[in-house]
Amino acid sequence: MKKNLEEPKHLRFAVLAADVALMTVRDGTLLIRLTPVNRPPHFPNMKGLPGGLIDPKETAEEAARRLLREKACITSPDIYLEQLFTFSEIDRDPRGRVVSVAYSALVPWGSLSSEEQADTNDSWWVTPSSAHGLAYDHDLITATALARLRSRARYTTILGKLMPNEFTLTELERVYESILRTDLDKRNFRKKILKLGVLTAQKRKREGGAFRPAELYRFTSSKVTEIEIL
Amino acid sequence: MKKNLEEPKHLRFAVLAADVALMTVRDGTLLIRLTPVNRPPHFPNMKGLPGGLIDPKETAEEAARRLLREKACITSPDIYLEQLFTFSEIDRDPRGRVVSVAYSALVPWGSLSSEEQADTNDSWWVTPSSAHGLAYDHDLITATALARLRSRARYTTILGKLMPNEFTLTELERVYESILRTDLDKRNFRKKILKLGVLTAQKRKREGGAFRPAELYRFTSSKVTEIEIL
DNA sequence: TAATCTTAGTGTACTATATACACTAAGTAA
DNA sequence: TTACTTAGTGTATATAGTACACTAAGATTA
Repeated sequence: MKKNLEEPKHLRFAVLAADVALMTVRDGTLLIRLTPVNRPPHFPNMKGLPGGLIDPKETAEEAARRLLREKACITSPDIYLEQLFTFSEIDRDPRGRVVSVAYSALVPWGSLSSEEQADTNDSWWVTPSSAHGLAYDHDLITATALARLRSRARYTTILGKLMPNEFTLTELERVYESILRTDLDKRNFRKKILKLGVLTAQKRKREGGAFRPAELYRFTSSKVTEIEIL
Repeated sequence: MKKNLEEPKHLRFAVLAADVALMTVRDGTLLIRLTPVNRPPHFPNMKGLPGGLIDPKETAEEAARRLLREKACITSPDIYLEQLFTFSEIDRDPRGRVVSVAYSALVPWGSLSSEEQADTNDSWWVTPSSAHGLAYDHDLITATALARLRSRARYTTILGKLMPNEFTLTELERVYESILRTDLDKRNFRKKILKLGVLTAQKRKREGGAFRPAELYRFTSSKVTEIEIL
């Protein structure tokens, strides 16, 4: 029943890659970061997720963080990363056997520098509906990341990772509405989210608005917890 | 900002492995399948999850299925597999860089052959509390698989994958109770699970019992769906 | 400074779901 | 036929979800 494991090792290796679906929300709109992919003959002048090969001396997550820096021009060090899925289809890269460990990454728009917010030739933000026709299997990775985000939004506090340190309840509600693609009742949303006990009210109020200032809140814990939200 | 990708490919590879946490429930007790690991000097005469290297011509999932056959003596072809996590710690295998794609696998005890149910020197069943001190990072993989199973039991129909084709409501309740480690109210459990509409009553009843026969049910769909259960 | 503009913030009545709880029904075995 | 064991059911109460509309607060401008 047991098979001899001492087959030639050179037959048993793979090139390992990491790909990252970096997402943020700007003005209630979900955005994904894309970069150019130019790999003729299969992927000439195309777009894709920031990704690349994993180095022998780094973990997959370390590679994902490095690739966010190198490919997505994201220099902020504390991006929230979650391992998504490992894609190992034999032909997913036509140039050879490349297995990709995919990550989703979430960052509050407001905590990005102006360089990180900017669209350049090296990387830019698009809405998910514009993120089709990507190189490799990046359409699939994108769809997986979106589905996972929407699923986890229902029973975890993951959307806190899309919020700045301090935010108003209306801002939080807008993010939930944009991810879940639904309209929420303002009063019921507030009752529910406050009853969960995951938010702490701040002393300060949102300044600079043209109208009545709103109370500011923050997530009490930086951990994503499994409380049912919606 | 972009880095040259044309670094020597020979610097960028890893050996890819797959490991499987195969779980079942026998008499209301969760069991995990272990196999011997004998890899001196680091892992002499130890135990571990069924696992091994991925071949160049197979996906990670195909490797997981093959390894269930070769290492865990599981010949049933339709074992439910779910990709769990990819472990890429640099030193997780002291012999070299081995990245492991871990899977959890669920199988109903009753659908196993007597050979698959049996404990042999090649593979055997243990309770999770006995599955400590495993080789490599298999303690971590085991803990991850258990946590994921318990989490998913709360908001999906995944425990259907631990049930035989036909089962009684009491049998289903026992499985929920053993996974969630809690006592459930018989009437409330029945109301809830029946209202979900995921079960279909069968004409037949459980035969051979010494007492009143129970109605048999089956899961209407073979898909694991995201309905909140408990 | 009063009027206007815009977003912030709140409560209640109703419906649906969750929970706690105990007896009768059906078959087997002696 | 009696005893045994598991199957199967209902109701009252508490909790949570839902639908819905007005007042409050500050900034702007006429």
